[in-house]
Amino acid sequence: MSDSSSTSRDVTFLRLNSLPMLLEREIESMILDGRLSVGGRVNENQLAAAFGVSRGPVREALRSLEALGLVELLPNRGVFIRRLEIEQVIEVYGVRAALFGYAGKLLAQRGDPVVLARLRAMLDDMSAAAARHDFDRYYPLNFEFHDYVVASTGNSVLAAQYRGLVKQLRLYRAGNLMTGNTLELSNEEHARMVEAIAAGDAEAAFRACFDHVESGKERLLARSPAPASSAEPQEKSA
Amino acid sequence: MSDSSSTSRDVTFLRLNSLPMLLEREIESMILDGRLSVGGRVNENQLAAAFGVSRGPVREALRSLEALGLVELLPNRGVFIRRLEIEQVIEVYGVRAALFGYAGKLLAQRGDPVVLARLRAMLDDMSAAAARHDFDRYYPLNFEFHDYVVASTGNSVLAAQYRGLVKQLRLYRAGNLMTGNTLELSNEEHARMVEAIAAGDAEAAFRACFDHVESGKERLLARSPAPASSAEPQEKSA
DNA sequence: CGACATTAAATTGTTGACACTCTACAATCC
DNA sequence: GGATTGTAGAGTGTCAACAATTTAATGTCG
Repeated sequence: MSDSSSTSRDVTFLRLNSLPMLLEREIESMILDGRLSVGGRVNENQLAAAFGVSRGPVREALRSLEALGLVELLPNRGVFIRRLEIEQVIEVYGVRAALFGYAGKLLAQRGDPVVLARLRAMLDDMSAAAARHDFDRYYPLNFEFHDYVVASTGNSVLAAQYRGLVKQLRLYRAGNLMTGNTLELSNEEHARMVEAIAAGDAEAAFRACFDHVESGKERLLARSPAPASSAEPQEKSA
Repeated sequence: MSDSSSTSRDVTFLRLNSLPMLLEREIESMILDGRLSVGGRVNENQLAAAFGVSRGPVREALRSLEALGLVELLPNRGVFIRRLEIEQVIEVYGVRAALFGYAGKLLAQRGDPVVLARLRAMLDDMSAAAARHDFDRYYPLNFEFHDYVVASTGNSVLAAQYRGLVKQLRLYRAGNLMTGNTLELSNEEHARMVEAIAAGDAEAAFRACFDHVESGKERLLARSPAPASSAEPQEKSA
């Protein structure tokens, strides 16, 4: 069998992409992009028709997304895009802080100069964007910075858990945006993190990383309404 | 409306138990009990026949279990009970330590006397079992103790993540057992944890809880073979 | 005898159809 | 008129059959 043919490419493609997996990723991005509105209901028939497949694979994809905490399955009622209430956001932020702090600790203990150089480069980019109050540039850099911290620890479980939590946080009404000088404040915390990691001070790195996420939570809470007590997912249409 | 009828119970039962959810829980316990051997392959037809249902609901249940990290789905090849290699066990232990440390920190900060009393009671029970070297009694108490720590923080996300990791750890050949005086050593660490929580010392509580899990990892590594480099799931039959 | 191609069996992937449940609207009764 | 009951529609739950792929077995050639 000649493996250099286009068939080989298709095979490797299919090895990582079964139909339900593809649908899972596509629906996930539809949720994260806001194309499926939070709290709204998902229609299996519609979704299947839109992708040109039957309902079976769609249902499997939705089961995966349920386990990831992105949708909610109510028997005989349907699938709802999960809505995070402020109380749950607080819980997620706490766990995220614990994981991020652990990541900082690991990096400080390892002291990999390559990782450190990369972190400093990213920090410089963010500083430049922060100085210009260029939020549109800062935001993706900030995201990339955090993701690199957890990814470069080499602990794939840690990275996976962290990423899952970040995804869930987007289910809280889209207003996770920074305003005013929070941009600079945030970046000063980044600097402290990198500093502690560079110094190989595991304790300080943990605290800097942990506190950074906690500060983010505080900034979010500061401009959020008081915690309500409603918890039921609501039936509003997409 | 009178909700006290027996119908009401059935309704609430069905609200939380669709067929795929029931299957998911059943298959999960089959895995954790060892009735489905780690590394083995799962046959959809067999499983569906055993439960007297069709393959659809079974496949949905397996998708959920994949997201929980209990099985592995290889397109066109089948479903395999996930096998954890020692490297992954180490990673999971690390994350578990971070979460457990965070739980201890939260409990110390809260300082709930009811929780504290419960912890002390459990600690006493474990001490008694440890003194008698009664492992069969100690093991479930130990499990319950840890679970209560994360559950009583009130952070449901934290508890869910922690429990997921504990489940995954059972996918490493069943030898998570304690031997010799590790029982007493372990319980001394429990005492330190409770002490720090009682003192309201968040820092010390974090360290005690974190170190306790790390110690568990060390105890496990001490009697494990050297890390191999094979990672592929193997095809062994159930 | 071993390696390779071929064929058959077993298993997964996907579909369309049917049964059941829930929701919304209309008709009926008090 | 308001509440209740009945009924049609929409949508989910489950299944059995068919298609596609992989795996095992068989036969063939060097």
